Amino acid sequence: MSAIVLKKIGIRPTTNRILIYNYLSTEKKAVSLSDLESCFASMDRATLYRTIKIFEEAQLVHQIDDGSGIPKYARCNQNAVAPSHDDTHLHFHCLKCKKTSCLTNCQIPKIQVPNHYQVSEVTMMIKGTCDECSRA
Amino acid sequence: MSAIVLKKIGIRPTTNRILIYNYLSTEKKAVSLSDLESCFASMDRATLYRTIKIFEEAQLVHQIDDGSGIPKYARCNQNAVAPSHDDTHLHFHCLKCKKTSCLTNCQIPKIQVPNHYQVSEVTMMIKGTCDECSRA
DNA sequence: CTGTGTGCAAAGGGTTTGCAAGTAC
DNA sequence: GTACTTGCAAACCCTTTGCACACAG
Repeated sequence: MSAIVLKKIGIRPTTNRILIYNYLSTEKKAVSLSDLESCFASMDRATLYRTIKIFEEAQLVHQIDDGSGIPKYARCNQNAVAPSHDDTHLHFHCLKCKKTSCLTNCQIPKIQVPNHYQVSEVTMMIKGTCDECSRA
Repeated sequence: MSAIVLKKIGIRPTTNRILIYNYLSTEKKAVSLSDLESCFASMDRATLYRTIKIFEEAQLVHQIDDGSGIPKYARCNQNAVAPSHDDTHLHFHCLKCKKTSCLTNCQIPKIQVPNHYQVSEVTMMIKGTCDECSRA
C-alpha cells in the first residue's frame, strides 16, 4: 500500500499525495508539472508543485532535465520500498513522441575527468527515437 | 579579425555582434543571457537574445543545459575558424563557484542503448568541484 | 531606397510564495 | 487545539515577440 510507504518515510499520506504517488509509480515516462496538472485537474498547481518537492526531498522521485527547459520527474527504482533512489542511469528523450524516460538498465559509464576536478554527480541525456517510435 | 569570421559565415558584423562574439571567444565559462546582460548593460535583452540565436544557428556557439534551468552558451572550438562546431564533449558544473564550462578534452564515451532505440544526440553533464575551487 | 539590426515594451510560459481556510490527528 | 495541507491569487523570473525607429549597403 502506498499509504504505508509514504508514512514510513515521514510523509503524511493524504489523498492527493497517494494519488500522485500511485500515478508516478505506474507511469513509465517522466512527467512535468503540467502533465500532472492536466491529469489531476482538480488539484491546484501549487499542491502538485509542493508535493513533488516533498517527494524529491524524500528521494522518492528525481528531477530530469531533458533540455526542453521544463523539469520532469520520475520515480525509477520502483521495486525498492525504502527511499534508496537510483538515478545513476541514462535518460532518454524521444524526439518523435517527446517523451522522456529512464533507461534504468543502462548505467552511466565511469568517466575520467582532468586532475583536481571532483565529481559528485553525473547525468547523461540521450536524444533520439525511442523503442516504440522506431518500430512504428 | 572577428568581423571577417562573422562575415564569412554570412552574419553581418555589427558592432554589437563583434563585441558579443569576442566576449564569447575569450570567456572560458558558459554564459547565460543574464550574464551577457550585466556585461553589456548598454545592449537590450532582445538584442542579446537574438544575437545568441543567430550564433547558435550558425553553430558558432552551442547551448548547455546545466540543470539550473537557465540555458547557457559557450563557444568551444575556438581554434576553428570555420563553423565546425564540436559539442561531443563533457560539460562541467561547479557546485562551488556555480560556473559551467566545457571539458573539451573529455569525449563522451560511446554508449550502448537497448534494441530499437536510435541515438541522435548525447549530452553529459558532470557536477562537482572544479579545478580552481578544489585547490583553494 | 531597401533591408537588416536594435531598443522599447509587453506578452507569454512556467515556477514559486503568502495567506487564509480546511483538514487530519 | 495544534500542526500540517490545500486552494486561490499574485509575484516572479526568464524567454520570446511585435512594432517602430535607426542604420548600413
